[in-house]
Amino acid sequence: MATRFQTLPGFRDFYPDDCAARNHVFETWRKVARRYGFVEYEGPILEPTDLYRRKSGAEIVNQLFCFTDKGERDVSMRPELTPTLARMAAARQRDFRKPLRWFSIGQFFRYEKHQKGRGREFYQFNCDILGEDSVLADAELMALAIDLMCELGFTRDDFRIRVSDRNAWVGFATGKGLDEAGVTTFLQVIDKMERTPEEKVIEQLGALSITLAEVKDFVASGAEASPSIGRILADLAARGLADFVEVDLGIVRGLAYYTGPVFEIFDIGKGMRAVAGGGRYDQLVGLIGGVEMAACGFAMGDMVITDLIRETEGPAAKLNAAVAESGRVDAYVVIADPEKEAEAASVSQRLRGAGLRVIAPLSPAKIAKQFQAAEQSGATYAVVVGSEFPDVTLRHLADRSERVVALESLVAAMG
RNA sequence: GUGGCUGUAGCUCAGUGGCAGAGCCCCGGAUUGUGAUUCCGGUUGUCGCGGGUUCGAUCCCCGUCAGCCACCCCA
Repeated sequence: MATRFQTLPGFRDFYPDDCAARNHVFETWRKVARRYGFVEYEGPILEPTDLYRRKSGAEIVNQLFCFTDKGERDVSMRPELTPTLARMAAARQRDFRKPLRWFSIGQFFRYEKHQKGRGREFYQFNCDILGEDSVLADAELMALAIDLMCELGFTRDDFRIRVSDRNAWVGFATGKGLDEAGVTTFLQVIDKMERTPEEKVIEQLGALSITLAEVKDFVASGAEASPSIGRILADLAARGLADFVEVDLGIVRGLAYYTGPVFEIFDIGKGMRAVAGGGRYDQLVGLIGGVEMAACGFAMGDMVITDLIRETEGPAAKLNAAVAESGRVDAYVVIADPEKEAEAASVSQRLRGAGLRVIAPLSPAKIAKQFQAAEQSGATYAVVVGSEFPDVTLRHLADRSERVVALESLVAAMG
């Protein structure tokens, strides 16, 4: 017996319906990004492992699909796009007017255990503004992210974008006398605070000479804690998007490289992982590419958002409609007389030349079978090619009405 | 890396210490220029894999692999 092959753990097959669903998400990402004047770019799927070490530290290697290539190079399947973007932007920064508005849709790989909303291979939408200091760039990205969700069919009842500001916390921590290392430790405590037992949090904060009450008071101060958040809220309100936003200083995002406002999108009521996340990272382009460049961006993966779409009525209906449309055909050519095979072929090509989607049988079959196949293909029309040629019979499959039309007027008759 | 649950037909799943099951799907057929429904017929399984207990294991035990879920982590 032949060995049965399976996908590797955490990897996925996309059968046509899954692929159509994926493309629906991709097309929405692309459409909304274009609406904001963003242009699409792409980088290599394989990069030197050092690129990721530089950004994230040596431990990152545990989470990478990495190997030594035949030229003895230490390489990795990309786990994210930001380092590549930083490299690209720095390398040719003089070629582009600032700010850059770039987006990308690509496949990424992380050597992790597969679970809901997370695999070893996934697609991610990345959207970044580079070379712009203004906090309005952060707000622009948040607006774009909200629009993405709305375009997918979500409403204000389905999700929130939670906004925070790392600088507010840095200010808080330095105000308490912490040094740089202390601030980093402190931010990690805040990041995990929600899912850490309270005694443990008190203990961890105590080690930094900070009380839980002080932290809670600060979180409660909300937008007042950060002028940037205030401007972002005002801007989003002006865009009519205020209902989608809430300030949540508990959002810190674990990564050390964020330098300003940060945000995440969460569903309401389903308790899934964050759907999207991002923030400002003004030091990273310099770190990677040696060119100082302000930057902010966010990413959205395909797995959580697709789960959420399928579990939410409106977006699910939209997705299903897109899937149905992707598989729809306009006509099925029925070859009623085997002698008319050549004529049927010319009819098919004529229709395709007019931009219609057409299927014709590839091997002889009884008429009944052909109509059954036509029905199952979801075709709107059956075009019967037989003894009446060069006229053909045009049958509307749904209402079963039919009429004989001349070849020349066939396309018009199908309009 | 840690823990819990699961593993039987292509899919969804029943089932029993003693011959392996249903529904769906798929394929073929029901007087050869028209489809739903219906009717008839058909294909498929080393019961995830390896070992142990037993006269006998798909069932009980151990291991292993895979999947799902949670933790860790989450760029």
